[in-house]
Amino acid sequence: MSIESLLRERFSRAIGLAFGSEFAGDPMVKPGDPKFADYQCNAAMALSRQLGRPPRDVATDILRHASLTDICESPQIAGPGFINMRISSIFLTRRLGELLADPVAKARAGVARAAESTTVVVDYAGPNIAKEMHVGHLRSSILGDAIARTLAFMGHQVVRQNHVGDFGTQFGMLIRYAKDLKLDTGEMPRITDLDSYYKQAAGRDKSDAQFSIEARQAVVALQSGDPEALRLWHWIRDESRRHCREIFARLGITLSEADERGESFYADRLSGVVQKLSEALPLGGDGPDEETLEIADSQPGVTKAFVTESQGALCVFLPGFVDKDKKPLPLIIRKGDGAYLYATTDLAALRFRILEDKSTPDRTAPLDHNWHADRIIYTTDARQAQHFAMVFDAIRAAHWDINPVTHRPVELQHAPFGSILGEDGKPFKTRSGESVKLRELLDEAVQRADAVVQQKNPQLPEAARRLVAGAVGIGAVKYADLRQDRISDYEFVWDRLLALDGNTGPYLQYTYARIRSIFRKAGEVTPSTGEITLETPQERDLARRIMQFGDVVPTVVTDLKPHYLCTYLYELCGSYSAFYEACPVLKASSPELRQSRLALCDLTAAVLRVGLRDLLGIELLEEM
RNA sequence: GCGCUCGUAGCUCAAUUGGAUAGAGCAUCCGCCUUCUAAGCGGACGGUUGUGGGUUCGAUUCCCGCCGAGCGCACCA
Repeated sequence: MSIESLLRERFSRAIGLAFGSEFAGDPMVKPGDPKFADYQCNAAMALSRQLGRPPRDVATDILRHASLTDICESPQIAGPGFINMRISSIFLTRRLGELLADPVAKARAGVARAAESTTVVVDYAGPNIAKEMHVGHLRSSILGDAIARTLAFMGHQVVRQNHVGDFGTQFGMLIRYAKDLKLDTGEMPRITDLDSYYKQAAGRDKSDAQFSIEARQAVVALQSGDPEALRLWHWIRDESRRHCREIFARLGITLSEADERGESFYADRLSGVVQKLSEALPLGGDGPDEETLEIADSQPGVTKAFVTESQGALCVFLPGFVDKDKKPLPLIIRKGDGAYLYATTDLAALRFRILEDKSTPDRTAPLDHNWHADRIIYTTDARQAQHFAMVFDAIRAAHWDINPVTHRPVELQHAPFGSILGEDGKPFKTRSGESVKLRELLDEAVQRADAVVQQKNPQLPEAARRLVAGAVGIGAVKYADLRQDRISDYEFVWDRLLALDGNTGPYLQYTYARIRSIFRKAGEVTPSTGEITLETPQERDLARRIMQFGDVVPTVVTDLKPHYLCTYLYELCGSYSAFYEACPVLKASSPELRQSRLALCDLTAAVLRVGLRDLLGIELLEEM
């Protein structure tokens, strides 16, 4: 158990003894400002209102009933009622010793498994087929993967899902355009060719009304199993998958083809889903009926979910959603021409993930086990927030969000993120206004990193340099994305993200490389025994920081915010660097001290292995 | 127009969810390499948290009004 949760437990007990168990639930304990405390308990202020007593009195009473002597010496009451604690060195060194001596705990760097293991679906990446992956896919892939990795590490059963766009409207344009091109589908296409076909098709679709109509007809043909359309679809899809595999591998994204269930996977479920939804929700009559949809200004929108046909399309109307004229906004589940669209597919995917089991016919990829998800997370662009809000509400209205095993509502979460902008603050594009291809972006990252490595460490042999450049370049791109709160846009500026100082990927990798260098010189000893002593403020600060790791990791998955972890790792590396400057390790004044400091290095490395490599998916380097 | 998200140091960002004197990096200035990787460390400078109210022991955080930015709002995803 972490120090923080241990303290929380102690305070809960103390509050129960002092004021009764009804006040004892989850008292606030958090790491304090180092100026005042290692940890502080702020429960007294909250309780003072409930008890009608001055907060400092409450704090005094809490302390009178608390048993903390083994953890900290003389806790202090400060300000309005903060209880400040300095963890005793004896306790801190004992905890570090325990971590060091237990190989399992050390490999996890002190991170406990979640009390309850749940099944979590993480839906991320989701590129469109027939297009090269571009910056638009970067954040979803990187953030989603970090979230999936962290959930898995916490002991949850994670189902990664790559919901590729392979059966929608845009595909009709390609099928229609292919007719004009007379493509040879005998040999494998190249992704770059497909990408340009796509652009040309999209251009035609805009300018040529007849083409546009035929493209939409092609979607219907594809979705109803037309063999010619399917043949072309396979031809394009195979190459697109190869391309995605390549990009994911370079980025260290843990998605495999087994995780791929795109729009096409749900194709034969769509009519059934629409049917079932119409049964699950009340029907809104047999016509669009402008009058029933006309809403008084005082209470815009509908009061209750229902399904109805409106202007030829089959729609779900939901409370709380209105358009720009304050009229009810529909969630369209079948278009006027009979084709289905992304809302339908998302509904089908949710049903699949929550309700279906392996007895359900599944011609594409038979399931090896039932999912029955407890939680489903979508990592997509913030612009889709309203779409997911509607889809989730529709699922809830139909009562499809109840897990069939636990009978509890499934936690449906959209983890939205902002856009990647150029230095001018406008969406990141090439000079000619096209979206930046991921392949080229990663090439440039590695190339720029290579130049920096060459300058910083000229004596590094070429093979090693290339390895370092790859890890630094890719790591810098990933870290730049992860370090910032996902909700905000961020500017993609090469010099900023490949900067070697500050909160950047290279800085963290550098810290790890310095630790590894010490161990190489020490002869790769593993300091599993011996006393740890915390002589200097730097050693103490580092020790304290290491012990906080286990409390940080869970917050990443409750809020779906990997930047919490980045901030922590950056601060850990700061503490380590200060320690490194102030405390000679190999030339320590005594063998015991040397051993103790080696142990601190070892534990720091353990945290970086878990945090940087396992959870954020950024490569570590032995030297750089 | 309605809705969502946001506004913090010259610049790029944090702030453990209502906690103490709002923290980092860059930039500027001053120090530290014949000692484990200086891609580093220590220090200085820099703030009316867009703005005006409200809630309370306490507000960057919650509520309301303005100002400004981005995004979304019927058959694209």
